[in-house]
Amino acid sequence: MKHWLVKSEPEAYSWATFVQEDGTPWTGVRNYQARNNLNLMQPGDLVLYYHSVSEKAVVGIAEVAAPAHPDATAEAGSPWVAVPLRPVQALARPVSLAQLKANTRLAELALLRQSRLSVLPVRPEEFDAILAMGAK
DNA sequence: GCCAACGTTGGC
DNA sequence: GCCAACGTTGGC
Repeated sequence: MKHWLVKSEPEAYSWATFVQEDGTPWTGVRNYQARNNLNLMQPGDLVLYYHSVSEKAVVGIAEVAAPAHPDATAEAGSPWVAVPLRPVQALARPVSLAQLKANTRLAELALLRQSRLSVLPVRPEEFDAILAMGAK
């Protein structure tokens, strides 16, 4: 199983909305590297849900519900894909960007190295470390 | 509000 | 194919 992180501005599409809707197809990605990561997702993979810009914190865990399919919000025939995600659970405590940066075990975290990419891989040990930071 | 990073576009 | 201009993202 692989691990990932997706970003969303809470003002655009928040974790609360995501939970309320019991998941959503992750549409709107228009960057090739991010799209490649979407294509690598497999059902059951776990995905950290990160609130960018206003909050800058990991707030929950989602799960890949189905493999990538063409993004219905893109033009027909375009290369863009969407991946159905569903909520698993909120973190007991959000883990802030500052906390991530302060953890030496997360020095290689893709989010910190490539801050503009919206769909990123997370190593298993990084995933575990972040979950531990978000536990009560 | 500013700016760095970085991707895309278009002129040459 | 190069590179300047420009747009977007996201942290500060």
